[in-house]
Amino acid sequence: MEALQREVAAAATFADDFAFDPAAVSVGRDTALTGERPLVAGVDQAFLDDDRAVSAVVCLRGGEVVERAHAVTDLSVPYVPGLLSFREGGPILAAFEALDTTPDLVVFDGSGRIHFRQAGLATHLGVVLDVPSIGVAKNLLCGRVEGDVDGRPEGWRAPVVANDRVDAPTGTVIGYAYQSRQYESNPVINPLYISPGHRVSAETTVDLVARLCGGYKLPEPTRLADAYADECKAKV
DNA sequence: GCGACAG
DNA sequence: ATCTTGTCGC
Repeated sequence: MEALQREVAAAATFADDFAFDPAAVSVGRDTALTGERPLVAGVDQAFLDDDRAVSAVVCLRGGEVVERAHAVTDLSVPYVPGLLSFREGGPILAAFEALDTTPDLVVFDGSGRIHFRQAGLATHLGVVLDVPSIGVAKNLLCGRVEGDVDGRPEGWRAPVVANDRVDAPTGTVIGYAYQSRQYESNPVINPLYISPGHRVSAETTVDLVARLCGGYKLPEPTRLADAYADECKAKV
């Protein structure tokens, strides 16, 4: 599995390589750009038993839901840090097969380049589907954040650089810590750990996520996919 | 051996 | 990821 991940990393592109205009990405419904806005998909999973998962995909154009698809799949691999794509990859691909539209960008719940072998879930599936993708994680798998992470103001961002646990020259920027939401005081919200999946640079990845968070901590596509996954789970 | 560890 | 009610007010 590790060898395959190195191949995936070698096949991945951590630089911008997409046709849409990043500035046209948004979750608001108020502008007049509707037709030319890129189609952004959010993906998330919910677990039924101990060996079955429901994977959900929600496609958005601006703030409008264009399509939703899901799939219930048997799980054969346990969760092991660093090998998440082997556990959730099958279910996710099954959900994509049930999708009619073709997203311009896919947002995954988990790491992309912030991974021991630079081949996290977002990178692995981005390469397999050959679609621009980004990874949004709530926790840091590896690497080191430059600067203090606690209690940063909304909009704050800092590079996540490779350390000795990552197969990349020490200091390589593999992602960003991003404070998408923060209150004036009391509840301290943790930042998001964002990284390139495939065909998107680390810098653009953060800019895109910033455009996709409609006042919430998580990107809108992810929130909707999460809710849809729970909805499907309840119906089974 | 010790510590770290997405969902 | 998942088990779960009410409670508080950014």
